[in-house]
Amino acid sequence: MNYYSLHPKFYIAVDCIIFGFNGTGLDLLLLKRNFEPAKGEWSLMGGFVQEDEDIHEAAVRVLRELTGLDQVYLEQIKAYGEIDRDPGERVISIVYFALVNRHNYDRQLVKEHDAHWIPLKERPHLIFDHDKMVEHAITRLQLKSRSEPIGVNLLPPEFTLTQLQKLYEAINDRTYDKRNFRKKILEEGFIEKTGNIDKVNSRKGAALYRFNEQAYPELLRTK
Amino acid sequence: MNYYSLHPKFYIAVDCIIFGFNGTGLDLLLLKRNFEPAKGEWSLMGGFVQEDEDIHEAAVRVLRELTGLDQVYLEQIKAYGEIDRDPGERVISIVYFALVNRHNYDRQLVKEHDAHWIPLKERPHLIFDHDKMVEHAITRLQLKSRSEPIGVNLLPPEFTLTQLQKLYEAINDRTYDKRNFRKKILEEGFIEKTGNIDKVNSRKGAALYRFNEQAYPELLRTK
DNA sequence: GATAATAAGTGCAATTTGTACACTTATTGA
DNA sequence: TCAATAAGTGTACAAATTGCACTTATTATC
Repeated sequence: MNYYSLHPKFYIAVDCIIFGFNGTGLDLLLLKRNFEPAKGEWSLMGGFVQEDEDIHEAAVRVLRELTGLDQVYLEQIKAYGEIDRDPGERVISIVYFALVNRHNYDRQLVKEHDAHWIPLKERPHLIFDHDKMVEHAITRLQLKSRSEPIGVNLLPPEFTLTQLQKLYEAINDRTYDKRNFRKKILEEGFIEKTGNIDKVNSRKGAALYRFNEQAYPELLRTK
Repeated sequence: MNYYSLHPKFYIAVDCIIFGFNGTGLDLLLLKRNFEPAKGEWSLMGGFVQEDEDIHEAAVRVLRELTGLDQVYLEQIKAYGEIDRDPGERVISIVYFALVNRHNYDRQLVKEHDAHWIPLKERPHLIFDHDKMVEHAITRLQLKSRSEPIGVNLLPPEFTLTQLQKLYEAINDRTYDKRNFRKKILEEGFIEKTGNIDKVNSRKGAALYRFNEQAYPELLRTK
């Protein structure tokens, strides 16, 4: 019997809000719960923290279990700890958001989990307090997009300025003027031309850019 | 045996970063731990979440136990969950910051806990990962001060513009031009003159202001 | 009661940043 | 060769931010 053992213990979940970009809008990777409570309803991907895991590691594992991806941008939002938030048991959930490239995840794993990419704007009602979590995540993502380069985790390695603009428009749910957007982004200096030309989306062809990792090595790190 | 019981449970602490304003700089309310591990070292005020408590309620309780205050601004920062962050046991800590008026807390309670107001800039090294928590809280407070009125919880009910400016300077660790500061704050419209004059700090006397609660009722709520 | 000391209070000009806006260009498919 | 498409580019105006210095009201002191 020590100081700690006077106190109760709790199940700790991590729930992941997984954002992807489909070229026009943001998607969420959501799944249909295949267990009680709330079986059959839509929810975020989650899992329980284990004894030998850092909570961030748990979030990485949960994300890997669903997508097969290892090097994903993951950032903690906050902990949700209302007593009855999970009707099955008292569970405190620590929520992360992930930025995932829609092109190279493991489709088989996603299928096995009965998970689906769903446009953010058409998302169904989610179980428990997951709707609140998603709203919080959107706000955080918007804030983030105003203060630091975003997109390296959501776009392919090479992308056009039009794609980048569409991403910012999707995140902030507004349009930007093309000339002003380009001026601002290029002045900031975190992307550079690759020299390659994208001919898929236009007849004229568009210059392809990449994120400048020397200037912003921290962009890629999961933290 | 159900779905949940396959998983481990954890002690959950809440740790509170308690900011006060001494007229010139920010202070932290810190205490000397009177139990092992790390007995005698400086730490944040903390406590364990109980079965019948929301985590936010737990933070409110912990703060009340130390300061006697009930209506305090409290905002969650994030959860810290490294495996060995507490050398005694695996404890996941959910961190809150509080904004407290230095004038009306319960001095007796604070004394009993061997807690002390210490200028932020002269703070000692804290136990475990508490230094990291404090740094994170300062960043959050700075961000907050740029996007919304701050100070209602840190200043007396009536205050001068000079006091408010000193508070912003303390939070953001820089100086502001007096004329520009006043223009900006008054344009924002969240404070109003009370009609009273403060004669304590100057011979000429300075107009006293209050936060306009009709316009910003949410300022006072703990959330 | 004149004077010195103190903090309060006030305005304008220059710079920087953000916003609004429309045409030309290169290429391909018809 | 012509029509259609998306890429790419500059300038003027408005708004926000920054830098800067003197006057005023009052009290304590001589």
